[in-house]
Amino acid sequence: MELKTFSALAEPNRLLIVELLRGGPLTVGEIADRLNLRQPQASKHLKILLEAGLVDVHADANRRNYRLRPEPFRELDEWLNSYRLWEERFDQLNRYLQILQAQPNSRRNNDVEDDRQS
Amino acid sequence: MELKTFSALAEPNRLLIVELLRGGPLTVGEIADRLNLRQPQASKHLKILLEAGLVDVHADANRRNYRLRPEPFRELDEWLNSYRLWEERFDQLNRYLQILQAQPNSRRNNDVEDDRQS
DNA sequence: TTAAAATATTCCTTGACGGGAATATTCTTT
DNA sequence: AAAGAATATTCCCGTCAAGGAATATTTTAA
Repeated sequence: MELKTFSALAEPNRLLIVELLRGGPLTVGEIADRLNLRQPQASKHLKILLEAGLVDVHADANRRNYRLRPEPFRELDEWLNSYRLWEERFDQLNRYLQILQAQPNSRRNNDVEDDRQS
Repeated sequence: MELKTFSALAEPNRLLIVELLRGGPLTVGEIADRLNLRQPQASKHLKILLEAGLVDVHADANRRNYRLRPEPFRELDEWLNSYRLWEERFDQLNRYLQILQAQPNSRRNNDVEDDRQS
C-alpha cells in the first residue's frame, strides 16, 4: 500500500478537497472559495495531492482544472481486500471464544481481580 | 471519514505494525523484534494506533497483547463505497469523451500545440 | 524482599509540515 | 505593450511528531 496516499489524506483540508472533487473537476480558485482557503494554500495542497497521484491537472488557458484520479482508490480497495479475509477469521475466532465462554468447566485466571485470602 | 485513521496509517512503522497484526495478536516485544524497533517506539506507536481505534489491548500478566480491530477497516470500506459510484460516472465520462474524439468534425482548441503560421 | 522482565512514560532534540505574506509566472484582454 | 486575472513559488515562523536515552511502573521469579 502506498504510504503517500495515507499521508495525503491525513490532512483535513486535503481530505476536504478530495471530497469536494467528487462532484467533478474544479479550478484552484473554486476550491479555495468553497473551502475558505487562501489561494496559495490551495495550490500547495493540490501539489501534494498531485504528487500522491490522487488528482491530475488539465491546463485550460489561465486556469487549471484539478480532478480526482480513480487509481489510488482502487488500490486502497484492493488493500482492504486483504483485510476482508482477515476479518472473516476474526469473526470465526470470536464465535469460537464465545463457545469457550459458554462452557463453565475450566477456570481462567485472567480478568480475575484477586481472590486469594492472604 | 475519520482523519485519525489516515494519520495513524500514514506513518511507515505503524503501517507495518498493522500489516504485521493481520497474522494475529502480538506482544509489544514481539512487534519490536520483528520490525527492528526499540521497545519505547513500539509502545508509542501502539498507543497512537490504540487511540485511533485501530487496535485494542488485552493485558495478560506482564505482557500486553495488541490486536487489530475490524471497525476502522469497515469504515474505510464504506467510505470507499461513496467513491465507487463516482468511479462509474468517471468511466462513463471517459467513454463519452472518446466518442467525441472519434468525431473529427468540431475542432477543439485545448491541447493544440500552436499551429498559427507566424 | 529483591532482582529481573515487559511495558509505559518523560525529556530532549531535530526535522517536517502548515499557514501567512509577499512575489514570481503565465495567460488573457485591451 | 500594459494591465489584470489565475496560479505557483518562496521565505519565514510556529507547531507537532518521531526517534534516542533514561526512567518509572507493573508483574513475575527467586
